[in-house]
Amino acid sequence: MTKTVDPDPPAARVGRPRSERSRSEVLRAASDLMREVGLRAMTTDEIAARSGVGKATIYKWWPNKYAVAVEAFLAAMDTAAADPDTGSAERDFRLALRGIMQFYRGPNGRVFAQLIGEAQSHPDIAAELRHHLMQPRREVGRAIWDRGVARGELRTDIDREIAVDLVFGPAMYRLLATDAPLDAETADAIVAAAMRGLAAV
Amino acid sequence: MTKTVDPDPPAARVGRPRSERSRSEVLRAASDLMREVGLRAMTTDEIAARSGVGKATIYKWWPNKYAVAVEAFLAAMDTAAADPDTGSAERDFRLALRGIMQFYRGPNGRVFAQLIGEAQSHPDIAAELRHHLMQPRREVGRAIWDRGVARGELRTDIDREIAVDLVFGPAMYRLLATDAPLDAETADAIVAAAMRGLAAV
Amino acid sequence: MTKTVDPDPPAARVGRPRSERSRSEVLRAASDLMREVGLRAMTTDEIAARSGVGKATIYKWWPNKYAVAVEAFLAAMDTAAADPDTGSAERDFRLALRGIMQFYRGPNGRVFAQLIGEAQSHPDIAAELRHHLMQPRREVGRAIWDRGVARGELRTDIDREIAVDLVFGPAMYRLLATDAPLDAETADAIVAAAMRGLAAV
Amino acid sequence: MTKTVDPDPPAARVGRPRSERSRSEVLRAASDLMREVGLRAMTTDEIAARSGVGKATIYKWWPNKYAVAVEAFLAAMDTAAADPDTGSAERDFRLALRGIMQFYRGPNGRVFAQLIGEAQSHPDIAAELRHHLMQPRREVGRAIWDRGVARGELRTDIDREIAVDLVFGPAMYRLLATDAPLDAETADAIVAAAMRGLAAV
DNA sequence: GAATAAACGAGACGGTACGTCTCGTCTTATG
DNA sequence: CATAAGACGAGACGTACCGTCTCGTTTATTC
Repeated sequence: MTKTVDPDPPAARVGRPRSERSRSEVLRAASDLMREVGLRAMTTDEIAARSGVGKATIYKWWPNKYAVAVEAFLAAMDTAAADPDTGSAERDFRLALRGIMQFYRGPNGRVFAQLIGEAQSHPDIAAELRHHLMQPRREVGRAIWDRGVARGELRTDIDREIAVDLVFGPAMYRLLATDAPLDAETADAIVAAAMRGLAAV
Repeated sequence: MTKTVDPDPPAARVGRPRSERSRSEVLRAASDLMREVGLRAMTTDEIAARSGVGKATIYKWWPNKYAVAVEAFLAAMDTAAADPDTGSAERDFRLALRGIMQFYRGPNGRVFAQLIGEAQSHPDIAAELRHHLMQPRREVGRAIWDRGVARGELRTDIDREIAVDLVFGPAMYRLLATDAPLDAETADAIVAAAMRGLAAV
Repeated sequence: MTKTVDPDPPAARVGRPRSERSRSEVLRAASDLMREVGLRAMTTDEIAARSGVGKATIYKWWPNKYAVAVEAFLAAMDTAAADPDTGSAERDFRLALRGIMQFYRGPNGRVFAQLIGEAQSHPDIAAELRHHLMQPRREVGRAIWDRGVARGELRTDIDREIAVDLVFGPAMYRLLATDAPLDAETADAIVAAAMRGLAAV
Repeated sequence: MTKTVDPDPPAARVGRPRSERSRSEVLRAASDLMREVGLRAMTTDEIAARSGVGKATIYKWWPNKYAVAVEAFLAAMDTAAADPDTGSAERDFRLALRGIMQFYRGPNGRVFAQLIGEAQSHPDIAAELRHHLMQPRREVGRAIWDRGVARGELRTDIDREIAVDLVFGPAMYRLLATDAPLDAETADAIVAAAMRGLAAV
């Protein structure tokens, strides 16, 4: 099977084509609104009003405002998580976690937290976030882990997923459930503790 | 001054006193509804209908349905987090994390996740949860840590809060942002990894 | 006949007697409120608050706020309609209608109109008003009529009730359904027209 | 310029046009409800439920249920008051008043009374009723009067408005403030008395 | 260049939950 | 025992947002 039809590109569909301008205006308006009033307070009517796009058009291309929000959020941020690859797993983890903390701390951090929050009641949002946000991040973590194991820097008797959870979990815990700081020093301290362990000797 | 402050007890307030029955019925109805239809789909009208309490009475004592939900949730669960205190910090952490994972896995787990989710848009809910749920849990973690340090089982160069984050953070990360399992084996593996660290030797 | 049984006075009923102060305070508060905010906007709670009387006490002695309003209204106004009896039916009617118009025009006029309005949906209010307000007024009209007939000033082939309607009806018509003036000149014009008739010669 | 101003007709307004079906269903439902349960007991929710129209739509086009009621009432009745014009003012008045009495007596009579009643607390309802109900009726009365004067049947020293009040006032007085009958004989008696006057000779 | 087709903006629509308000009843402690 | 204070159940109110629909218009491909 050599990759079949591919429905869109040469399709040259009849009728008026989808307006790219509308799409981008909707996403921009949603992105702004999320930051200004928050995810919950943002209304579809306001997105429509700000973007100059009809409400029906929004509902034609997105199932609800949360889908718009997720797409707007992903488009607005640099979705590709950078993989440091400095030659040291500890240094890589440090840089990766610092990046995450910085992101959480920034203007998109609260929006992200609200999206994760909304996802607890909307399985489709949850799936979308997991696929486009969490997975890429974890993938970087896994790559760091694998390289460290290959270099003999890391234990081999620990499940890779557990290891990634240990490094990335505390940051989200702090973001969503505490008001503890999310700064670079904290990132470094978490990575240091995770690497060397809590037990004495 | 013999008479201690204590403004209320002998107050013998004038007028009809608040109905304890109404309060408990509201909380019970809310608790049931959260489990049955979820936090978002639960409506104030339905709480009123099920509890036989007037809607105005609900709004008199709680500002909105989320405040009811938080109180109902706290009342419904054994809010006092048990402190194992087995004489070993690792064993204590293991038991504590197993307890948390079991709670997350159970019927209240999803409700809790939805509450944390809602808290991202409602600062007052967030404060309530932090004060009545997160803090007691962390307090147990801190006690375990302090005892372990006193016994010489744990490192002394690690910030206590970081240590608690390392043990409890991954569980919440899994609950809210992944669909990874939340079983006892995972709890044990997380504690083991946290104690011994990720770095080789 | 020296004033008969009258069940209460010597009864020396057991328990705390009804507070006359409460009764009058309720009526005073209701009377004020009706004039200030209107009959519909007046609430039982506000009557209670202003009068310093418990709401339950109000409902103990009156079935609802409209009953309070009727009683307050009757108490506040000089309920006894004066019978002029000048020796001339036309002059009597003129004076009576002038009095009615003046009353309609005054601060109690709008309250009265609102009571009549409310009575359209509350048969008990209607009955109360008819008995204590309309009937005494009509009685004066009937007396004027009878004296005029006896004096030979008035036709004998007209039903007395019709005659009274003809003199008093236009005023209420103006009060309730038009914004035509309610002054003494109008009163005189109505009586003059009613007396002499509309037909030429 | 041949094409006269006429701003609306070819307007071809943008957006979905107002649903005529919704409007008429609301009015029909309100009309039914007023007759069935009365004006006060009729609720906006019930109008919405019966008409299959959203509550928000009702509030979009009418400020409250009374505005709906007035419009429904006017639409349901033959708003154009017929002008008899028989060639005799007395006969014209008789027919007109008979018609009014019949209307008051009928199923719409009580609704009308309740509307007038409500108007005592709602100036906008009052204005609406005056403009669309009272004025047309009075206009007929004025026309009858003018024709009678032209034909020399009626006095010329009586104010036209006073004359109309004299004929139409008693009927409303009876409807709203007494329980006296509203039949054709009464109508005839009133007109007869008004025409010939109350005074002897 | 006319016909066809789809997407578009505007905005009205049915539905539903919200939080507020008033009614008339009740449950206390007080006089 | 009547009272004042005030909490209560019931239920209507008017608002807000959701997601759908119905217009007339615009922008493309197809004949």
